[in-house]
Order: sequence, then C-alpha cells, then structure tokens
Amino acid sequence: MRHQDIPAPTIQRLSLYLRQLELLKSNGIDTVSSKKLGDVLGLTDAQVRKDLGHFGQFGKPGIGYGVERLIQGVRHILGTDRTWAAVLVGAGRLGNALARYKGFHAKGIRLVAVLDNDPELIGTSLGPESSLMVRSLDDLETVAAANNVLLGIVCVPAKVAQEVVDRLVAAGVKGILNFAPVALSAPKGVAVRGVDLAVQLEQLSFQVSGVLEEEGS
Amino acid sequence: MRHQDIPAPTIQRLSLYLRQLELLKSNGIDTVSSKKLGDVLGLTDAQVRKDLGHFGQFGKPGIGYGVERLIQGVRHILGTDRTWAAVLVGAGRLGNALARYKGFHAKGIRLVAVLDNDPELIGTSLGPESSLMVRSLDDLETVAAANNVLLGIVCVPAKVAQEVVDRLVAAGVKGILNFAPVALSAPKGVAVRGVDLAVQLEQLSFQVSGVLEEEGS
DNA sequence: GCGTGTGAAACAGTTCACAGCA
DNA sequence: TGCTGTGAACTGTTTCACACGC
Repeated sequence: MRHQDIPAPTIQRLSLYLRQLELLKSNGIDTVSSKKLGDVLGLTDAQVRKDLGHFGQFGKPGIGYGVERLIQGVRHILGTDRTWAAVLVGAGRLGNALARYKGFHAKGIRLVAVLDNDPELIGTSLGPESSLMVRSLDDLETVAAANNVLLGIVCVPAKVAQEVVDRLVAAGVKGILNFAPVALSAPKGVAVRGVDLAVQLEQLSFQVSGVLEEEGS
Repeated sequence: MRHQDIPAPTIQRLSLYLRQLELLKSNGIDTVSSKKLGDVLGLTDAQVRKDLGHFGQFGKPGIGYGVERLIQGVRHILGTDRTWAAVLVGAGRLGNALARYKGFHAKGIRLVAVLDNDPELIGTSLGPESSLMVRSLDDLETVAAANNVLLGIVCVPAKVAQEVVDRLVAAGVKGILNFAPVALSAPKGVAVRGVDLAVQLEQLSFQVSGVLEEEGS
C-alpha cells in the first residue's frame, strides 16, 4: 500500500496512538486492546482497528496489540525510526525557543544549523545545551549540501517566508514546517505544513462562541 | 444555523480565507471571486462557495465577494470581532515567546496574566513591549474571576498539564490552547485544542517519506 | 459573459456487525 | 469468552452542473 492512499486522518491519529503507546510502555503495560486505546483518545474501537489495519496485522485476536511491537511499527510507518537532517531558519524568540526544543532527537530529527540574516543574532549561542550557533543565512546552501538536509523549519516574518521557502526548495529540502502566518507555495514533491497560532486562536474563539451559545449567554 | 452543524473542515478553512482576504485588502483589492480565492489556497471554487454559503449570501452574481464585507462576516462567525480575556500558564522559553506574540490583539484576545510556579520566574518582566510580569500560579483563580477569563493557554511540561487544565476549568475557562505534548481531558462544554510540535514533526516525516518513495530512493 | 447559490451525484471516511482465531 | 480484521451500511464532505442574477 502506497503512502498516498492512506487517509490523512489516519496518519494524524497515528501520532496520537504513538504518544499513548509510549505512555503505556513507560507504565510497564505491554498489551493493549483497540477498545482501551480508543477510549483514552476519544475514538471508537473500530476506528483504531481500521487505522492499524491499513498497515498489516499488528494485533492478535483474543489478546490485543503488543505495545512494543506496535510502537516499532508506527514509528516505521511515520518514518521517525530514520534520521533526518534539518535546518531552522529564523532565530527570533520563537526560532530560539524551537532550536532549544529537546524533542527533535526523539523524532529522528537532527538539527544541523540555525540560520538568520540579522547581524545582531549571527554568532549568538543557543544556550549551554546546544553546540550550535546562529549562522548567516548565506550559509544555507553550503550547510544543506554538506549535510543532505531534507527538512526546513521556517520561523521568519511572514513577508520573507516565501523567499526563504524558495531557497530551501532550491537547496533540495523536501519538507517544510512553517511557523509564519502565510500560505506558502511549494512545487509538487515538497511537503509544507503550517503551524499558525493565529489560526488556532480563531478556531478556539469559534468553539468557545459555540459553547457560550449552547449555555445561553 | 447553529454553530454545531457547520462542518469542522469549513471552519478550518474560514481562517485561511480570512488571512487571504486581509492580504487582498492590504493590497487594495476590494472584490474577489470564489475562483481566485480558491486558487491561491489550493481549493476549488465550488468549495469556497459552499463554505461561505453556510452563513448567508455574501456574494454578488457576476461580481464576486466584497473583500471588506466578507472579512467582517468571517470575523463575526469566528468570534474574533469580540474580545476574550485569556491567561497564559507556563513562562518557560516557549511561554515567554508566546506571551510576547503580537497577534493576540488582532484576534480579539487580551492576555491578562502570565502565570508560573517557578520562584525564579515570578516577578520577571516580559520585555519592554508588555506591561505584564510573570505572576504566581496561586493567583490563577483571583485573576480569572476578576477579568472574566474564558481562554487559557497552556505551556507547561506534559506532567503537570492536566493538573493546570483542571484548575483552569474550575476557574471558569471555556477554551484551552495546549502546547504540552499530552492528550488532555476536559469536561463537555470546554473546548481543547492542541498544538503539538512532535506531532507536526511526525506528520512531516511521513509526508517526506512518501515523497522520497515516489521519486524512487 | 461572468460568477453566485444550490440541489444532485460522487467520493471518502466512519461505524456497524460478524466471521474467525487465541 | 475476548478481541482482531474486514466487508457492508451509513454518514458526512466534496465536486459537479446548472438555474438565476449582475
């Protein structure tokens, strides 16, 4: 089964399963049923089985799913059992906070450089935990080529985001995580995901409006 | 038409429309067709019309949609034309970066307090742009009651996130934006949205795996 | 002609229900 | 008996196609 014909909602839920499975594992539980897994995540048991069923037979009838085996399986499907080299562009407050994020490694991401074009920031350290320093944006192509960089994380102002994306694409990047509040375009063959705080706030605002309406205020 | 019976995907796209419309407005364009709007966002014209059609007749046949009027309309639907009081819990690096985010105001969100329970952080300033200081988490209930706080933003470690959420809910909060990498539970009547970097990285990893596969490597 | 609004058709995703295995 | 895997039914969303207004 090709990656493309798996429903997007299934892939989204795979991340949720994985997180829950890791929690179960750290609690010493080594078997779980679709019912139990679904309940904590607010899903039906059928949904869980269908999702996992797309990738082969993970479960044993009468028993359930082996937690460890399923973790391995899901990681493999998501590709987080491989290591990807990434660059982060934009070392402002948010970029800085992200650069110090410790979860990259756990997801198989190796941050090879943090880039910015502000002379004030270039040469700046990213704290004692990191061996990286902020480098000039001019180094992008060199760094990308030298490290076989496939992922880019964009934390620059909206105005220059498209420009940065174009350079990343030209440098061979295949996946971009965008924190700038703009719709970016990239050629087919390059995946772009956006994390937009403004969008989240709007969605939350809408949901809360609905809640208040229900309660009659 | 009640909030509840509008498809979730439609609401999600409303945020995209709004952002694009604001861009058009700032470019001095005051009319747009469903085709044009859809094209830049990667949607069909029919999709755009169906989405907007849920809320009444915004467009004029032969002409298109009035940008300004549509912006007003979408803002009203999303509830961002009202003002919501919010607290932010967790003043670590990420919390700090978010607290300084300038987009809250534009989305009708008034940040009334930043709270943490680390004595090192309490009393700390949030930079010259903000009049706020980090306050003790003990003040949560007081602040929430005094300002009619309906929104909470959670940037604390995963271990304590549920605990913080429970306190927020008890304090009357109706919507929570969670940055901690855990599945949180909240009673019906409280909306919870999660922004999880680890999940985004996994999804991106999956998409890139698919791209590479297509290209045959 | 151009472009909206909207039923009807097509498609996709979810839930149901049950056969089959431990 | 407990639980998976899966075709079949169902529900929800997207796309199509066209009547109507500018």
